Amino acid sequence: MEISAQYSPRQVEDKWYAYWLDQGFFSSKPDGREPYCVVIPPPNVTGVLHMGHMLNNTIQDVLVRRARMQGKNACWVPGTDHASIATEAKVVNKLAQQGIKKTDISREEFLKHAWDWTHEHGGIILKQLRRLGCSCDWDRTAFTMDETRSKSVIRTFVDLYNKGLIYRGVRMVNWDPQALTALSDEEVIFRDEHSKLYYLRYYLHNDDGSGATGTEGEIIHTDAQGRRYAVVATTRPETIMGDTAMCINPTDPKNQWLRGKQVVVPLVNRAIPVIEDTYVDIEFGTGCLKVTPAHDVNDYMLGEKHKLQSINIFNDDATISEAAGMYVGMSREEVRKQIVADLEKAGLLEKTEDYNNKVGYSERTHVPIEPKLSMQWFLKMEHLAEIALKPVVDGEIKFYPPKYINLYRHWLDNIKDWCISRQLWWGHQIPAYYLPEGGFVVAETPEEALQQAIEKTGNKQLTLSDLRQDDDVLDTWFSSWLWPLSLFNGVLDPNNAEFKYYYPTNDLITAPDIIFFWVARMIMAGEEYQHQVPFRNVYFTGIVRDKLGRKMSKSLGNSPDPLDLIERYGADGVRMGILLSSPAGGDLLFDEALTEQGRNFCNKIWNAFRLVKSWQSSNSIEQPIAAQYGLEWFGHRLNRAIAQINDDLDKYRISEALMTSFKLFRDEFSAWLLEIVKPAYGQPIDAKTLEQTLAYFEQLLALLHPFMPFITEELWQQLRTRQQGESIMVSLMPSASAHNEQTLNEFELLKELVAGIRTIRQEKNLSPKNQLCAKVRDLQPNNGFIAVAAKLANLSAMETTAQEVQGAASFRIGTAEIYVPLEGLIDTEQERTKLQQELDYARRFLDSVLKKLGNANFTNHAPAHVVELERKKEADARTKIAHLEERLKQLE
RNA sequence: GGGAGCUUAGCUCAGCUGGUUUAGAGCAUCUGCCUUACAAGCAGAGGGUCAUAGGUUCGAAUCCUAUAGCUCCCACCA
Repeated sequence: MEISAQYSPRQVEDKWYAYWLDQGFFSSKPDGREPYCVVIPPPNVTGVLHMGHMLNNTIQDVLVRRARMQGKNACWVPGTDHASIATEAKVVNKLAQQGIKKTDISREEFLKHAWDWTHEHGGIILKQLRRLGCSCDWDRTAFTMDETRSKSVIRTFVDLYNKGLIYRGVRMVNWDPQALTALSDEEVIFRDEHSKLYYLRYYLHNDDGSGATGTEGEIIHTDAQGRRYAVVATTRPETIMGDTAMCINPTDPKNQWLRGKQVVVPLVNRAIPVIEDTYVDIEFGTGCLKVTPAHDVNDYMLGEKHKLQSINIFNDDATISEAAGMYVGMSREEVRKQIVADLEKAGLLEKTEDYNNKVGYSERTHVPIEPKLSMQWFLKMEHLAEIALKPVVDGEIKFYPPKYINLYRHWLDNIKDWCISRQLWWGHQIPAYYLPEGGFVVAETPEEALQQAIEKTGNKQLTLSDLRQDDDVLDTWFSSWLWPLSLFNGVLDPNNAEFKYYYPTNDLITAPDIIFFWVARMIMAGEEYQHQVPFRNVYFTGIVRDKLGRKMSKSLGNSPDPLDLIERYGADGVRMGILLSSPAGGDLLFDEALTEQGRNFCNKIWNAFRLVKSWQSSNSIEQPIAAQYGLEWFGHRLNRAIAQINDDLDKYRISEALMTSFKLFRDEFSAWLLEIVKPAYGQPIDAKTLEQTLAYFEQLLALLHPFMPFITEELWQQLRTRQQGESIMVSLMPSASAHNEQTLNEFELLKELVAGIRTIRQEKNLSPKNQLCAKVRDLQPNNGFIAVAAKLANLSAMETTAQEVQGAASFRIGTAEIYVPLEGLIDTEQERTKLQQELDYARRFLDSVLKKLGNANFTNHAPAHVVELERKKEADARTKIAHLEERLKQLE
């Protein structure tokens, strides 16, 4: 049957993925083999595949497939994350489209909608991962809100509470006015913003003229009527309704006259005290700071210290509240504009300056966060940070690249308590139950809570309906941090066999932007509950950018659709494209051209297969000496490459490993070996050569399989007769045996020789069909060498010569000189120029070597082998120069 | 404001504890080729004072110092 000249991935991919599933090759059960376990960074349950996932999961699949082929019991556990805030936002939007407000329905109704949404859109991303070829154990698919994971979360919460690590309290937190929930510090992203610094007039209250001492350095502002005022610089004039003090630095000479005074908040006309605190930076602005304890973290701190009143001028959605007394109901942004205009009109705006500052935005909803005082649950981090630092610093967990160790340490050293409560419904509801008479109990179930409540209050009449469970849910990461533990049910049943077998897992592949959110916290949980790391190695991928280095984003429209790419280039092509553009740890500048390269490589493999498959085997032909020589060489070459690939993969240098495999197949196997063993057109091939070639092909496919699972399976299946149930993915990866450098070096010479003759053909415009003759000097080619050269360069003969050959084109390889007699075709002038150039180069080279050798410091200090090497360079250069000079003389 | 990292060919990057013929790869470019597996291909070629300035050393892309530029992370100066 005719095989197409082009590889068509689609049917091949579907066929083999189904086969793998059917054969249960992805599934893993504990057995006597060494386990190799990876847990997927769970994507958002309702998310769709983007380029970041493609990169991340391709790398995981490469590692997992390789481990499996090394005979390990490989287990890659997939799953999804309930993504509390993101999913809730999506459900709220969807309801809004139906005219339903979240506030109009009950929690139960809302959760029903959310589950419907999850079931409808959930898991799409996992299906997409199958298209990519991911060899996950799908039977183990987990969800951060399924029963086991939920119970694990609740049990952990209760345990930490009982250990005194979880507490509840009123704190200044990051408030997301869009999602209407508190956020952790990690969920706030600071962005540079070009804004303005507004200088406002705060008039002295009941100015009786006292205090103006006229001390040196004092700066007293007075208006046209002689009224004195202080000037306060602020970026947020809309918060003046919440001002409850003005603060100066007691050591600030400029503002001594304000000590003990009261000032009037502009527009608001409320008198506030001037307080003193060294916190205020004398150099900044005017040295006068307005204090709004309800809306700024620092002001809150000042407010606590100086026992100031706190006025919350914002509603939860960041519109102005009744408490502000003015502008009620307006948004933050509107008020800013309005109040600036009003201040200006009232003559209370001294001046405005351009100013760059950082504004915190919600990572999820992208709206500016508002510091807000509220009652929240917190997890104490001091102890957890301590236990999480050690394994990374000690190298029990290795980071790739290692620069992240510093980052990790720095974060843990400066860690603050983790705000774990969210004012959302979609998530794990906090297992705290409030008692009718105040206070609360924390328990895994309502029944246990009731029991505790009765014990605590002594009131035996209490019933379940008297208890009110906390409305809040837990931060999504409070479930993710248990992932490696909870996937094998290690939280609820830490002694179960699976958990004991698979935990700790081996490699974690993740993006660096969640090192704190996730990686650090998993280490904490692992150490706290198992006194054991959750994984041994963490590989941080880069961020996927476009080829111009811009982040991929919806608004830029520069992010390709992964499934569309797979459709156009095949899964293997896309995998290769992604891996090639992904140096370890660096950002990935994705260029579709590399995906094209991947597709082209698939085609290359495909066609190599077509060639080999077309050969008719014959037992009656003797193995040609060229084939024998070529096959022997390739064996060494292959072994060296295997060693290289293994080394690269062991160091997580995945793109290098792929590049080595790529070059091995294309350059060494296809361009050299296949050309050497290829029989003449229509002629059969000797059985021995064919068998050995097939064996090499098979090994190459195995090496490539982790990177390109589909095409390698397809060809592996066709290469030889296979039994049902066999697969390359469960075959053994070839291991490296020793290779002989001598053989490899000799072959490199051969390559140069062949290339040199090809170049001469090109220069002289000689058809490859014309046979040439080569004479070699200072080279002792063996029969195999000669046979291969004759075949690939189409030589009638290769003879050794002790001297100069006239009327020949020539080139040099090392000290050897090769002549191709071309009577009448030699352009003497051109030849002379070329030789002269080579000679100049060689002389310059010799000079540099001689300079080195002439330096007594060098010969005395450098190690013997280095000096020896220089002497060899010298000798070689001299030989070469002698040859060139001789040759030039001949041409004269 | 603090910390980390980067700067090598047009682009993206290797170059490990300083010495392997005066720096390598892939892509891109250029030149030949529709040569009987592959034009999604083959055979070749060009292209770099290793950011800059000093220093250490017999010897520096590699180690040290400074400068410039870029990137990332952290941080409560309004």
